[in-house]
Amino acid sequence: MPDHDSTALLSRQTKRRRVDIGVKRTVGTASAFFAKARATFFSTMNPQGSEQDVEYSVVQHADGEKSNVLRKLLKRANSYEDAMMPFPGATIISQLLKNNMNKNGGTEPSFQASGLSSTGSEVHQEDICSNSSRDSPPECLSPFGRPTMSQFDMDRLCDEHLRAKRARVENIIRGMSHSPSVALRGNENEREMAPQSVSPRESYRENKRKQKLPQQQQQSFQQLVSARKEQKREERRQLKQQLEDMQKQLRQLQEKFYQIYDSTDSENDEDGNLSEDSMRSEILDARAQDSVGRSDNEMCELDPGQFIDRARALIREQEMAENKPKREGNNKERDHGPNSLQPEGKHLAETLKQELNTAMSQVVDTVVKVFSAKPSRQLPQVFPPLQIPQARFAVNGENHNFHTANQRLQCFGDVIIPNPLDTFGNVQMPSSTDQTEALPLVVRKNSSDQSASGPPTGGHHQPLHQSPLSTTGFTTSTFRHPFPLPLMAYPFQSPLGAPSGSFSGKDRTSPESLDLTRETTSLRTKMSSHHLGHHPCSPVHAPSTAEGLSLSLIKSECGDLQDMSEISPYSGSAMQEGLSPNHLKKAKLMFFYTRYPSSNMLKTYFSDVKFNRCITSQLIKWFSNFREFYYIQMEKYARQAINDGVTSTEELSITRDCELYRALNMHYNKANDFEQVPERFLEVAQITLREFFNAIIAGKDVDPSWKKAIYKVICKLDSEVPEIFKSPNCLQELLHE
DNA sequence: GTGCTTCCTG
DNA sequence: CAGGAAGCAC
Repeated sequence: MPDHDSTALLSRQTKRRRVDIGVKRTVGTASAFFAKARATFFSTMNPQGSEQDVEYSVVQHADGEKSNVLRKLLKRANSYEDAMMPFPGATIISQLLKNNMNKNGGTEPSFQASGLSSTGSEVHQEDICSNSSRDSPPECLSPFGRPTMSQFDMDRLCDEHLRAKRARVENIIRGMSHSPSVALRGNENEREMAPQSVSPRESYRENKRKQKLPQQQQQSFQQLVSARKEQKREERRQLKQQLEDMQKQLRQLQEKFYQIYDSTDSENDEDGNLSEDSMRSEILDARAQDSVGRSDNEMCELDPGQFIDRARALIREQEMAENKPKREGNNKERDHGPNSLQPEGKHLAETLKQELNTAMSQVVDTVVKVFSAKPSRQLPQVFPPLQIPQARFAVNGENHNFHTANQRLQCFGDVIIPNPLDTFGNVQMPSSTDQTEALPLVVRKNSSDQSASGPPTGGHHQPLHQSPLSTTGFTTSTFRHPFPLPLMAYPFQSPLGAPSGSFSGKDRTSPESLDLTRETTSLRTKMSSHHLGHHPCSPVHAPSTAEGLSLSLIKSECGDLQDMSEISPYSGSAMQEGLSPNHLKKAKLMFFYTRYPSSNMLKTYFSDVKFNRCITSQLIKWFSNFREFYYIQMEKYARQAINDGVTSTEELSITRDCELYRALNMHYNKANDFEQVPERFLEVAQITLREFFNAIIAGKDVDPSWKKAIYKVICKLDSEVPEIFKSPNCLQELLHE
């Protein structure tokens, strides 16, 4: 036995000493990482804007000349949108809120009151009708008022009111015609129209007359009318909001698109001395003029389909341009000046792609939902200006490019797309809502929230039909597990006895074996890879074989009350309740990039998993195990090198064909089907190896906590995990490329 | 207490 | 790979 191998034994014999001191991943490590990434992204998107500015709205940094440029660029959009532009300080959300409040606090209450009283409110109603021309100008001036729409609204509402009023008057006259004084009253009625002043007697009569009216009839009639109007108004308001939001999203996309377009342009032809802003302004100006100069059919904005196509083409170009330098330079060069744009650019491109997909799919989904829910609504009559965008979206709703877009929603990571639709409870986003909610950590940066708030989904929409075997994560299976799936987070590990009855797998040939873990896990791996390959989107079939086994092996301590409370009978979201072998595979691949992922990071990257305490610790445990293996290998090879007579760290290098690397790759990338093991990993491994080597050479290994210093070094060497790992389907994309 | 980490064991 | 123990930080 070589001398250095004895230390392990020694350390086992001696009292265990803690070496995790100082290695602890403070929250800052991870959060700083994310903050950096965010900052990187945002600074790319908006060089002079603050992070917050961009975070909430891409549109709203339209201050100064930029806003003018943007306005020009987007003035093809509907006019009322422009009215919202001059408020750079306000976010979209707040604008919408204000808008809503304005409407609610402004005209609405008076309308609502109309059905309640027959006297005062009637006067009020009349005021509104007759004064509509007086009222509308301030509303036109109001930045939130959307003058065009308000004018339309008011006109139409006045129409309705006038009709109602006429009917009411007719009703009154009809009612009075039965009274003996009908002629006199009629004359008085005519005289009232005259501009002469109304005498107290007449006003008294009018009052009296009103009181004489059959109140019930009038009230019910009024209530009916006003209720229907209320309803219509509400629907109109909702639709208006939806349309606004969609247009806003589109505008955001356009803006980002032009930024990218712009940056690629300037990368190509500017020499760097020009002011970027002036360049941008000119380009945007020219572009705006260009688009304005086009035919009206080229219209208000790019057709969404074209828009996406052009964006994709640009992104492809950009990626191709980036790929060459990216070969030799790794992300390590992020810190160095000239190359610093490349990883950011890639990041940007990735994010933009995802954003485009998601935002467009949201828009399409919303419109489709609106139209399918209210197929008979005659929207065009109500909102002529908005008819065109809607029709275009509806057409593009057939675009198959968007089918997978929702699946990518979770890839957003640290990019927060304000979803104005979520601001209004009455508008529910289809399917994507759940996924958005499933990403609370993106929004809530307070790490303490994660445990307290636990289920960010608020305990609803927990899918019971998702199996850990399902790697697509977004199947639409109608199958429901008979047992709560959180308990399957620890499948096969608890020898609670033989599977009960029908759940005993047929191919379980050795039930006496208590160590089911490896066997079944590998079995599940095979199964899921089979699913992966052939039925990527098919629902998980019957809980047979290994999966069925897992149902019977319940880890009771995971089913504590808190976790159980998260279980909801509702299905429909795409969150998995357990970690699948593919998650393990993904985690191993992620280890090539990060050795010390924070739990928040894990939640971000395993966004298709519904996290609870068990899941989190399991994932953390995985990485702990990975590290353990990693460090063991390092120590082993360091000692081996020392025994082999290596005296200088210079002789220690790690290449892709060295033994150590092969061992590591075999562990984390068993099938070797991930061909993009980053160069950075080799560097980190080499650093680690040399650290171990030096420490052993220096005799530090006599100290039981000698590894602590090494851990401290290595934990700082994590690199950014590619965005693609955030995708629940990243394995397909990574391994089949 | 809880979360995270390492160490040890199976 | 997971369970458990132990230590540390918050």
